Amino acid sequence: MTAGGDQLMAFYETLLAHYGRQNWWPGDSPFEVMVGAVLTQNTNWLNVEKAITNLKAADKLSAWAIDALDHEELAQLIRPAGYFNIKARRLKNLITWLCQNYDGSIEALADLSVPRLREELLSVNGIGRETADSIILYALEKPTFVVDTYTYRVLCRHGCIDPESDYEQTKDFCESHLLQDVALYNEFHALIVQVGKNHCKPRPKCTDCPLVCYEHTLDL
DNA sequence: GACCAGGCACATC
DNA sequence: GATGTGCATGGT
Repeated sequence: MTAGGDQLMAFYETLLAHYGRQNWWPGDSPFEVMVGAVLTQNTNWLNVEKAITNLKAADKLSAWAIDALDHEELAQLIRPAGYFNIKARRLKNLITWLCQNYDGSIEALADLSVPRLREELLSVNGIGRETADSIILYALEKPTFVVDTYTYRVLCRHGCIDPESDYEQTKDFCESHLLQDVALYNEFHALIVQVGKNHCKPRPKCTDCPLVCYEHTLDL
């Protein structure tokens, strides 16, 4: 275990002691978690909940029900989550993939390996790395570390990762310094989001400032 | 009224 | 390959 690894576990212990268990991901079923993963892209979770409530109220929170909806109907139901046109398309792409390849059953994905799942999910237009990893970890409960803006920002500001690190490098750093454990990955990501929301706000770039602060020149 | 939120794909250089 | 931009609602 390297110093970086020790530091990472120390962060985890500190955050867990301070915030307690986060009980992620909020959702009544793996399918709901998967839908939420798409709807929460660059969006406050409160708005996602409204959209999910709409889907439930309309009795459309299932693969085949969403598959049967046309674009306009789906877009209106998920409207509160923002970006509703593009998210309706992305959700449709994901559901179509699930229906065509796995009979609309998220349970059918359980037998696939994490690398295979990742590869397949990433092949769906609209499913990027974070969304794919969120689905694998939180809906399918398989070990893959979810990296998001907060993860990058928090680890960057604490000098754990190079500011030039991309998604995969950040993910590799976390996974290589932590035991491969679904519960740990689950809780850690949720805790990072919590501390990020409260203490790691984005900072503006100030490239023209004569007192150039390196951190401020980065889009953290 | 400005800023931000649990990203992603695509156009352009 | 890096950088910029569109997508949109709702809370603070």
